[in-house]
Amino acid sequence: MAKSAKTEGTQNKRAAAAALREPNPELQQLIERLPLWKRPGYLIRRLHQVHYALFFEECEGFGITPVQYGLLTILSGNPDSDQISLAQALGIDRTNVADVLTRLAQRGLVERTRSIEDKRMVLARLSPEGEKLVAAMHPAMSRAQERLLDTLGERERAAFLATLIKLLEANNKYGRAALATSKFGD
Amino acid sequence: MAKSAKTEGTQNKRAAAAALREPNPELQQLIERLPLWKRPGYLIRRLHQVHYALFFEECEGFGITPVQYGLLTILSGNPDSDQISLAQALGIDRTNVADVLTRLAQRGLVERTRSIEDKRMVLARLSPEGEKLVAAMHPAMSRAQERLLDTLGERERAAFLATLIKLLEANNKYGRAALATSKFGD
DNA sequence: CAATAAAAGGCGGTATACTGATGATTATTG
DNA sequence: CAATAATCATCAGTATACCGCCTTTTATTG
Repeated sequence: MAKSAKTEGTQNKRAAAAALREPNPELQQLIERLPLWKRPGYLIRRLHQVHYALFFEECEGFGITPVQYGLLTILSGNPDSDQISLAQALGIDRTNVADVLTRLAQRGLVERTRSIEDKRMVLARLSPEGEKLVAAMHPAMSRAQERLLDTLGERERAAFLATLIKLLEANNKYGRAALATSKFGD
Repeated sequence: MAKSAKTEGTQNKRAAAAALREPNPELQQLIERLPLWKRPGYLIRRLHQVHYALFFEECEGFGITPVQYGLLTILSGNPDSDQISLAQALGIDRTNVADVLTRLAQRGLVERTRSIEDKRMVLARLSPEGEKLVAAMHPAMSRAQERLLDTLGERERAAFLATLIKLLEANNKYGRAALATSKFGD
């Protein structure tokens, strides 16, 4: 890579700045054995961000995040769930569930009550407005999911989803966000 | 699903609580058309979390997050980069780069200086301690990456990585975190 | 060359996501 | 049945990750 100095003007200023120092050769060699784009963790993080961007593009106006819609989805089928059950069903931390529920409750989409049988528990359920929103937003959410894998053929898409599920089942034990039971068998 | 009342004792209390209300049938039907575990965005979010957990398990003691190591990796090969270049190389937001750099600088792993040529730019490079850490941590980071796909056979692993890269290239345009140029061609 | 546009970074705000500690309630056990 | 243990929620703290607005500096243009 030849440096064409600053004769090129603006475009090369950044490149020139980045080349002020020579990289450490030993480090360079080490890093090249496993560059960013060969690290599955890095690729997955990027794809996760892409999904967020697609989700917001499709669901603009609803003001609901992917995690919030996931929680609303679970509440749709499991009214009056406690926070730990929700955490295990959604695969996020229990403290995080409380945060998300607080925001959803502030917007009137979710109602929370103390359980009478076990006063430690706080039970959450959808409000009528919450149910309406889940139904109204579903098509947009679906479109975001579809667009993410749009570029794949039928077989590659199926293989990709199968591998994702396989990896999650194999690693379900990690972190406070482990699912209670495998929901992937159905 | 028959409720076995509270004769079962502790185990069923949570289930009983969750079944206090009957789910809305129409909503139920809608949600079952695309349950959580069939949503690629959801699966990817979960796998992302699994990677974080594996990374922390392998890299315990270093006190470095996946994103921080990604940034250090880029600095290894590109000393004196500005923050926007780093953001585009790593695929994260530029304000986020500044946050991460601040923490790395506080720990003495990174040094920042104002560019002389362009006084708007802040250039970052590894300190000697930073270089040592990148080298020392590399094996642990590699193990985390390997463990994530450990359960896959050779062919499935290659196919999975290829699909990930394909999806990222197809969707690179989304969000403030878009990569400057495709680094996936090498 | 002065007025305007563009670029870089900083700041404030919001939303995940997790750890560790604490307090209230319930369950277990000696 | 009282002491202990387990469970559930909450709080404080840290680290991503992004948006929009602002100031400073550089580039463009009439």
